[in-house]
This record gives sequence, structure tokens and C-alpha cells, in this order.
Amino acid sequence: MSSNALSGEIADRPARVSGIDKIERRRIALAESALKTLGELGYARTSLREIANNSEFTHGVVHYYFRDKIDLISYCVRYYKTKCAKRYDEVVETAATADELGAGFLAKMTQTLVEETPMHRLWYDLRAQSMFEEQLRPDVVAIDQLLEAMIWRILSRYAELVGGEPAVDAPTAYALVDGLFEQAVVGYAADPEGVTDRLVARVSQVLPKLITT
Amino acid sequence: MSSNALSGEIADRPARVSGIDKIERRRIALAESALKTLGELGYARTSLREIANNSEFTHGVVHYYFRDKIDLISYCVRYYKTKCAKRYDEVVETAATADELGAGFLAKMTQTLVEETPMHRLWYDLRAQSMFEEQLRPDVVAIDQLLEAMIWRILSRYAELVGGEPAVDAPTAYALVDGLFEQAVVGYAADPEGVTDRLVARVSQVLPKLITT
DNA sequence: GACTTTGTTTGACACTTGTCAAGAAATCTC
DNA sequence: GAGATTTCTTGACAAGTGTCAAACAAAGTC
Repeated sequence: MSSNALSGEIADRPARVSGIDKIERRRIALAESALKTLGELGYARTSLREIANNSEFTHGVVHYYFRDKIDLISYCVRYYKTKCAKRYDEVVETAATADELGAGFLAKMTQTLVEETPMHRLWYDLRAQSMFEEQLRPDVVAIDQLLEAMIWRILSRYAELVGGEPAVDAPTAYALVDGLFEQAVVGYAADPEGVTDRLVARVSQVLPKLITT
Repeated sequence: MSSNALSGEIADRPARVSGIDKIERRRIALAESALKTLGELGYARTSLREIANNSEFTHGVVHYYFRDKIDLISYCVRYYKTKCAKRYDEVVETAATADELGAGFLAKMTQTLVEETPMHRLWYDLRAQSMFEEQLRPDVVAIDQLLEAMIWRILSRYAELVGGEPAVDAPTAYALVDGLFEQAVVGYAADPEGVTDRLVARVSQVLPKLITT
């Protein structure tokens, strides 16, 4: 029962501050290791034991820090979320021209596609799973909103630099760009050859059409 | 071993034509039942026993007609494929004006979203799974191409009726429309309220931008 | 009607899964 | 350093999985 009290939202009165810090550190280490395995195998094929095996911990530890599987996955997703949505912020802030913004965006986009393929695969997997597993939905919705806001920042800044207005609203813009990106992720899993080039070509073809000058 | 010979591509010399017909009929019946369960539970959570339980057959029969689980799923996907890509053909052929085509397309699109939600959920699930399960890839690629061609038929006919040219190539157009549709499918699973209306608004907002007049 | 082929049921197998609990080890507290 | 608390290991459990094979039923063949 003590494990239960610890594993949910931190509602307990912890004895020492350094204690809950250590717990949080362990959870993060577990989550990072779990994310590696999840990205490799996907949600369905990843068991708690597999996660433990690919880490420096035993499978009992996993259950000591997380109530159950969903709790772990959910934690992983929330942890992942904090990293992924700030990817383009620097580009948006530093770019002085529309072309510079477009180029920077595309560069970062292909970079993350190549360097963090497993994470993107996992994300699309989890989003699909959320249609069947209700408990995943809140986290998926939150990330989707984060990504939508991110795309919107890029598009509206792009419009600003080009001296126009976005021609579509935020959800539409996100769905369009996400469609292109998911196509690239799926294609990259099957055969990486030329995928990034095609993605760049398509996005830069579409982006101007989403602006009214 | 006889089951093995039968379950792959039909490479055997069948004794009687009526025999292989009956086999094919059983396989189709199994596939239809399996698709119902798969659409409800998703790929990961669907076991052969669950499929058998939700059908009039026992779990042994499943294995009699299909070599293994992947063989069954693969057959289901190919069977599903034959149904889904012709959905809009009638609209394309009969529509006399661009508006009529657009309206017909949107109507069919929302109709299939609502009436065949489980199938669409399954499709996006399977496409995500194909990133992890290599054996699923050929079928997924085939369906993706079919859908891409379908969207392309609509878009080029639309351009023709409006007296212009498609402004993007087929894969791009497919990715864009698919992004909007997937967003609707995921959103529909979470909360159906107003999803179709938003989908219609977004698609009809985007479609004209994909044409140069 | 006996015999062979085809189809189906049933029960079993080896294995993996999430979950848990009892106890060992490490850490902290005084 | 003794005692209490936290952390971790280990082994077990019940349930569920894909797969298969042997017994049984049905249908077709001569």
C-alpha cells in the first residue's frame, strides 16, 4: 500500500525533500529507459519486464515506482511531452526573414525525424492506441494541443514575416503538417531513402498556400 | 501441413473448384468477424480466441484456415482494402460540377467516418503497427497507395471541373487530406460531438487551395 | 455401406504477461 | 552501532497468449 501511495500523483506528505527528489529522479531514469524500449518495440509489444531488462533495474523496481503499466506509460508520455514541443522555438525567435524561418523549420524537422525516429513512431502509435485505451486519452490530447500550438506559432510568425495572414486556423494547419510528417515517419520506417528530401519538398510546397498575402 | 499449403497464396492444385470456394467463403466469414473484433479492440488487444468467441466458430477453426495470427490479420486487411477504396468512385463519376463533387465527397467522407468508425480506427492502428511489425508493411503500403490514388482521382477531377490544375502531387494531397481525416477519427473516438462539422469545414477550406486556376 | 477426405472440437503445451508479497540489502536516524 | 525506514531482489501467482495435435463429426467417393 505504501507503493500505491507513492506512485500516483504526489499526494503524500513526504518525510524529506531530498527523498521525493530521489524518487522523482528514479522515476525519470525509469521513464527514459522505458521510452527507449517503447520507441523500439511499440506500445503493444513492450512489457514491463522488457523495460526492466533494458535498464539497470529489475522488474520489481518498476512496480515499486509505478502503480501499474498505464501509470508508467502515462508518466513516460508526460515526460516526453516536455521535451518535444519546444523544438522549434529557437528557430521561431531567431529567424529574421520568412525564408530563414522556413529553412530553419525544415532543417529541424528533418533532423528530429532522423535522430528521434523511435520517439515519433511511438507517438503515432500511442495516439492510435488512445482510440482504444481510454486512459491514454488525456495525455494524448494534451500533447496534441501542445504540438498544435507549436505549429501555430511557426505559421503565424511566418505569415508575419511575409506580411500576410494565416489562411487556415490552428487545428487545420496542425492536421495538414502532421499529415505530411506522419507520412514521412511511416515511410521512414519502411525505407529511409529519400524520405527527408520528399518531406522538405512537400512541406515547402504547402506552407505558402496556408498564407494569404 | 495441409493447412499450411492452403493458407498461403493459393499455390496448390485444388481437388475441386467448389472446395476452394467454400474455403474462401469460410475465410471471408472469419475475416469479417475478425474485423469486427479488431475494430472494437484494436490490433494489440485482439487475440485469436477473442475473435473466435465473437464468431460462430471455435478457436481451432481459426488456426485451420489461417497459418497464424499475422496471416489472419493480413488477410483481413487485404479483404478490407477491396471495400474501402471505391467509396468515392460513384461521386467522382456522377458529379457534374465542382461544387457537386465537393459536396458529394464531403458527404461520403463524414458518412464513412460515422458509420465505419471502428474500421478507420483499425486502419490507423494497423498503419502505426506496421512501423514495428515488418510483416504488416506490404499490406499497409498497398492500401496507402490505393487511398492515395483515390484522393488523386477526386482532386484531379475537381481541378478539371473547376478548370484548373492540381497544385500539389498525389502523395502530398493524400497526406494533407489524410491528416485532416485522421484528426477527425481520433477526435471522434474521444468525443464525437461536432467532429464531422469541423471536418467538413476544414476540408472545404483546404481543397480549393490545392488547385491552381 | 465401407473408406477417404475434409472440417471441427477440444484440450493441452509452452510461454509471456501484469501484479504482488516476502524477505534481503541499503540507507537513514538517533 | 542499534533500530527503523526505504529501496530493491527474487520468486511466485493467476490469467491469457499463440500454437498445435489427437479425437471426433461430416461430407464426399467408389
